[in-house]
Amino acid sequence: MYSVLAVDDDRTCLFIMKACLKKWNYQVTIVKNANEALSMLGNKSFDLVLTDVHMPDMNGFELQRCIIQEFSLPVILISADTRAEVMCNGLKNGAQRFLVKPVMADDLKDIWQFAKWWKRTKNIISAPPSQISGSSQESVTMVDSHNGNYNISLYVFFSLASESTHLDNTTGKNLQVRVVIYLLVFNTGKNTRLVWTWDLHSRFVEAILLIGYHRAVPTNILEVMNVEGLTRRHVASHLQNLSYTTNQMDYSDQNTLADENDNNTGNSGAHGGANNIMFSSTNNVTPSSFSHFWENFQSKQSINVGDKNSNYIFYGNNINTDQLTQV
DNA sequence: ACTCGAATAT
DNA sequence: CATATTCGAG
Repeated sequence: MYSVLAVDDDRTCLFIMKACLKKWNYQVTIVKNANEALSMLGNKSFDLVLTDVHMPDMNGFELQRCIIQEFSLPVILISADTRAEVMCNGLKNGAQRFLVKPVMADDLKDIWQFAKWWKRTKNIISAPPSQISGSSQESVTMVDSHNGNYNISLYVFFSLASESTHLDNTTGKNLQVRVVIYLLVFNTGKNTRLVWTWDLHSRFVEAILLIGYHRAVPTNILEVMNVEGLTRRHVASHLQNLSYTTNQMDYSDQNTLADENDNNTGNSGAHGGANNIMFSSTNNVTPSSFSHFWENFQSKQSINVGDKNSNYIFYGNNINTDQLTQV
């Protein structure tokens, strides 16, 4: 059982958070300000800390720095403040995640993974994250393995990072490497299907942020992503998956709104609804990508995707319409 | 080249 | 059944 410390000066938020965490069997301790948090950390051991960003006695960022440096624990920040600087600042300082209030129970279900990951890697020296346009891809290997009926082709790029060790053939030394799975293709016999791995999706999001929305068309994104084997068509489909123009805020299932003429094929919105990758359960949303999209949503800006100007609205599994209209 | 949405695979 | 990816078309 993972032990979590939750910090928030807002009593209501704190109790909601506690209830949500208990739902997923976390052992929860709650405190209402940063000083209490620090003394609590001093006499009890925790796996993870959830903290609000804005508090009276000390702000969440300072607390975060303290926790990471002195107690070496992973921190998840929580705030209603969705300004990009705020979110990015938290991340830059080492927060594992930035959750936007109101926090839903589902948001907290898998946070144990951060605690687990933290324990595994905190003793390993980590290299700076690879740059999207950088030359961190030092070698490419291809692995074929059989998994049931599937023929899985893995194109694996090694980059200096912190996940596991890899024997370097040329020097005979063990290097610290992270295996980044960019291209994972399932060969089912009838056709091949690309899997949007977390790494590939991250690279996709980073590419869009780097290019800027006005130029974020499939061809450009593909070029910046620079992943061998990825096609323009893959990117186009994923981009389409990312945003869906609709006035129907509650369009959350590609099947439910199938109209009568749809002959029950049940997919009037294959690229919309729950398939929306910004909030999909299979593709993690990076806080920076979230903040950009959120900002655009808030200001009702027009995002130029492709050759059309449309108001893109984001919704999906982990967000409800109350959350969208509240701000 | 782009996007939509039907078709198809998981 | 719900969701994810491909693909034919405009």
